[in-house]
Parts: sequence; C-alpha cells; structure tokens
Amino acid sequence: MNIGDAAKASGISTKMIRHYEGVQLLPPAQRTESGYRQYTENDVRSLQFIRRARDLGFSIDEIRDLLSLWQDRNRPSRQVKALAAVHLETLDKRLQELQAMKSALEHLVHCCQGNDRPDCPILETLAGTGNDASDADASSAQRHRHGHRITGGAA
Amino acid sequence: MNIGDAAKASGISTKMIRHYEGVQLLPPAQRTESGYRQYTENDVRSLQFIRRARDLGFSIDEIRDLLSLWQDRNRPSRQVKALAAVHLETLDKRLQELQAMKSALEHLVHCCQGNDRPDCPILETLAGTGNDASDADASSAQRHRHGHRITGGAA
DNA sequence: CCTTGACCTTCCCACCGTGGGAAACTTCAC
DNA sequence: GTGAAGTTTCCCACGGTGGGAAGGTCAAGG
Repeated sequence: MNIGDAAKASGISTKMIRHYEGVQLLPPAQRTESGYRQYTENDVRSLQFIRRARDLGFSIDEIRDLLSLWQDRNRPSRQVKALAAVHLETLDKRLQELQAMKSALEHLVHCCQGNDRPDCPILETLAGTGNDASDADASSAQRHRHGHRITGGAA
Repeated sequence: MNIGDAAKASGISTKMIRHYEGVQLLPPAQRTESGYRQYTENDVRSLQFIRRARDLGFSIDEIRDLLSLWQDRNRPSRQVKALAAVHLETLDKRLQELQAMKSALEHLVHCCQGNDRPDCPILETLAGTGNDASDADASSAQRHRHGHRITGGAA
C-alpha cells in the first residue's frame, strides 16, 4: 500500500502522514527498493487511531502517550482516563474563553443599530469610550496572558 | 513615552507592539534621535483598542478593518456590525466544534472505569474497536478538513 | 520502446500569534 | 564612570497544516 492509499484509508493527508513520521509519532514506514513508503492494514489502523484522537482535539504529544498506552497490554485504564481528563479540562477552559468572547460580542452586535449613522457601541467599547463597565482596563489588571490566547481569529 | 511604558499602559507586550507595527497594524512610531520608539497617549488608546479587539478574538486582519472604521468618522455602523457578525459566526463554529469534542470525550471519560485493568472504552473508541457507531470511518466520509482544525491541543 | 500522467520522494516556505534570546546600543541613577 | 535597566534589530521556536519546486518511479497505452 502506497502512502496515497493509506491516506485515503485513514483520512489523513499524505503530507501529515510524513509529518507524523518525522516527529516520531509513527515509526519509520517500510520502504520499497525505490524508496516508496509501504503501509499495511495495521499501519492504517494506527493512522485511524491518530485521526480519531486528533478529532477529539488531542495534541501530538498526548497522542504519543495514547498510542503507547494502546500498545501496552498491561496499561491500567486509570492512566488513559487521567490523560483524557486533563485534556477535557483544557477543552473546557478553551470553551469557556470562547463562550465569554461570544457572549460579549453577541451583546455588542445586538446593541449596534447597523444603519448609516456612525455611532456604534462596538467601536465605542473597543475604544474604551463605552459606558460599559466591563472594560478591564489593562493598567490595573495585568493578568497572566503567559500562554496561548484562544484561537478566535478568522479570515 | 518609551515602548515599555506603552506596553504597561496598554496591556500589550513590547514584543507584540513591535510586531503590530511590523505588520502595519500600527503606523511606524515616532523615534527619538537615538532610535527609541516614542508613544503618545493617543497611541496608547490605539493599543488598548487592539487589545480589546484581540480579547474578543478578532484576527489581525479584522482589527485592521476595525481600526480604519474607527478612524473614519463617516462610517456607517452597518459595516462595523457586519464585520462583528462575521466574526461572531466564526466564534460560533469553533464553539460548536469544541463543544462536540468535549461532549464526546466527556462521555468516554465517564465510561472508563479508571482502574488497574487494561480495558478502556477510550482506547477502544480511538482504535475503532468500540461498539460506538459514531465512528465516522474516514474511508466513507472524506469531509472537507480544508482549513484549520480547532486548536484543541494542550501541553 | 517511449511517452504521458499519476504517483512518490525530499526540501523549503507560508500561515497565525506569541515568546525567547543574542548582540549591540542608550539612558539614567548613583 | 560604572552598572542596571531599558531599547534596538534579528533570527528561531511552538502547533498543525498546506503549497510548491525539483526530481525519481511506475503502469498503461500508443
């Protein structure tokens, strides 16, 4: 089975299959004499495993752990559960941040007339000119912001 | 005002202030003779505007648009609202994906005993060995996946 | 046999937003 | 004048994904 077929069968692009091999998420694939990667049904099952884990939002590092637990017949399910629970908390955090953004923006959009006039509560709030107390003027509230902000971006 | 003070006053790191200038989100700052960037109260207001927009999850590109609408006294609030509405939809999409992940994972975690035994519905589901019909075996369902997947990752 | 087209290989580059750090310089207070 | 804290630019990293170039391979059809 060439990489393209494995890609179709697993739902992971050829690009990503090679990438996963590169970051050691997968062991180096077998090669034909000419250098083509060869995959077995078993390899495809690993790929599917990875895809499903990605679909649940697990990071590469977490998937590495999941895979090794999967391979280990003597794993205690406790470990799997713990790993999943940690990820669940992460998801929850993101969800909450996102939900907060949504509510705030929803409120603003709702308040904006959306006509030909220039007055706009959305801009006013962003500018800090709004009468909205929830401004959180940074000077006072230097919150952590140490990590990743939510990926709310678009375009 | 040096960049550090502007950073403190706006809640944006010096790194990011320079970056925003680099990607033309901000006009090039004034400089002292020795090359230090100088900021006015007005500049700080722009920075705060940006920070608040980022806090609502707007992308750099969207903020560029928001800034120019803000500067334009004759903007129709319709335009601002439209921009915000588009972003709102994006947020909503992400929220839904995230929510779906969370529910699915929550279910699995709930089902897993989390003891010393190796049986684990989480792994079984990822492996596709689970009796869970919601498997979505890629071979049949080559969905778009053309863009960014949700940033559910951790670690 | 040779061409053509579909596949494969590696390698580098892009996105988004953010931070880290090096090497050099400036400013200020002591 | 010396040292500390600020600033400058530049390059590199992360996560995960895709794009594309330049080249090799394979099978089918003329």
